[in-house]
Amino acid sequence: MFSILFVDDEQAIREGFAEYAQFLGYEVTQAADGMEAVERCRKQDFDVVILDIMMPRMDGFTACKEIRREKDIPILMLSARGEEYDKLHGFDLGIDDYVTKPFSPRELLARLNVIVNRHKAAAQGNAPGATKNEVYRFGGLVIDMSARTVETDGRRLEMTPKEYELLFHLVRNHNIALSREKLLSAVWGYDFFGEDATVNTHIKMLRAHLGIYERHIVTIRGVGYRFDPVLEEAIQ
Amino acid sequence: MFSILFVDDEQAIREGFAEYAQFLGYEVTQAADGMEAVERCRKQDFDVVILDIMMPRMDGFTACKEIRREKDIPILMLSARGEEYDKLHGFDLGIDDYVTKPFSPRELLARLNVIVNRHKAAAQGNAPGATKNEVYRFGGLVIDMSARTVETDGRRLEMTPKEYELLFHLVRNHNIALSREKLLSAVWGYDFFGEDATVNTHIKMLRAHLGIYERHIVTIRGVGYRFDPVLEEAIQ
DNA sequence: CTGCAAAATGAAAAATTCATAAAAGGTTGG
DNA sequence: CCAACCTTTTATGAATTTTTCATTTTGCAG
Repeated sequence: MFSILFVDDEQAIREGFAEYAQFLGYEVTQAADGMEAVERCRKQDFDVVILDIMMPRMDGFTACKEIRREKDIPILMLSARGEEYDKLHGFDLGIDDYVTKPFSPRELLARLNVIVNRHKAAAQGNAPGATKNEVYRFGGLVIDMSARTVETDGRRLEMTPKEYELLFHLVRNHNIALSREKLLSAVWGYDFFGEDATVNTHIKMLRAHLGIYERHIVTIRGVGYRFDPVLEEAIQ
Repeated sequence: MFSILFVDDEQAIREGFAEYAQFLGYEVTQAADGMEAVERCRKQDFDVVILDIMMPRMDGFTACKEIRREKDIPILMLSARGEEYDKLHGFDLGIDDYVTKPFSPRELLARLNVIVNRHKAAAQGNAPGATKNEVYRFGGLVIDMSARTVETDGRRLEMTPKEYELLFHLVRNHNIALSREKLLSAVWGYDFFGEDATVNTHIKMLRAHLGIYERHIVTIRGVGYRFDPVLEEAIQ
């Protein structure tokens, strides 16, 4: 059991989660915006902080930076859509985990347990640092998720946020066929009701950027796309 | 697309949501109170149930408990703003999410998508988001359902969507004879009104692709087809 | 062995899918 | 406020896939 600071501007969400977590024996403190969160953190040591991104007065990113400047507390971000998730990586705030809304209280608690324990272990000097270095190499194609860079044969590629996110998601799930629908909800967010054709267009631009490495992105007719680490030609 | 049971005593709210969701292709059934909801659930399998809390005859919590006792369906609760959230110990009843009134149909649908997909993933024993790696091997024939690839002796086969689906369904039900009718409704969908001969043609093309491994697909005269993991010749 | 029904085959017509191009809508930073 | 850029939608055509159907072949019962 540990203490949690839950920061969200929607009272209903705070109450709902607090009720559930308290019932299970966790100690939950609430705050309605980033400003209040920072103040509460100054007064008390929590084991973990849950920060919503969109909040009045002070947003989650700023609050995260502020809290981190003063204390070493694991932080979990709540984000509603892919675009915000996208920013999480861009800011390099060293957040420990994120959960997209709507979340199941059960799942959120499970993740909290993981990051709190990890943090405690790290404090004892046992475990490695918080930010995992996610680098993939496929021949001359190097994809560094944490640095948020993509290189082809040593040349840095300039890509748009959506293209990065799309590529990252394909690469994280390499060798798995992803439907356009799945890609939309994973990269664009659960509440995006756009056309499947949107994916087509972004895939097209992504391929254009990747040059000869575009062949890693395989079209699966009737379904969507898949990232193949190994090129077909190389096999035969 | 999935089927939704929307339970609320206010007809205007039901109609409003139903119209919006149906326009987008969702199948929406309505019920005016908890009692009716429970009855409808007994008659039909819905993919998700939306329950208002305050209703005549039987309130949302009781209905939730009742439905949950009989079936494993994800449930989303509706609560009016200002209504007691401590009542939302509903999480103990295992509700999957809740939304406060007034809600945006768009957001509600987005959340429904999340909990329905989460539930389906859980039913398949997968972690949410993660895709189970379903790989079958029959000698030199390797079928990877998650990558959506088929290999014969290390060589990847190019197949059409229907051929993949047909093969996957036969393999998932290996050793079981499947009638053309069953194959049609499983692979083509329950609402497909085509000829049985359609199956013949696709089986033919599938066999052509499989080469020597075509012998895994056995014709059962007067019935349909069956996938045999072990070849007859190998036994004798 | 024969006849019949079922299944396989081949091929053409119909339907769908996806890449491409281009336009329209939004955002952001100066 | 404008301009540049990013995102999304829409339109189109080529290529592929699916379906249907006529014909041939096969398997089986009598």
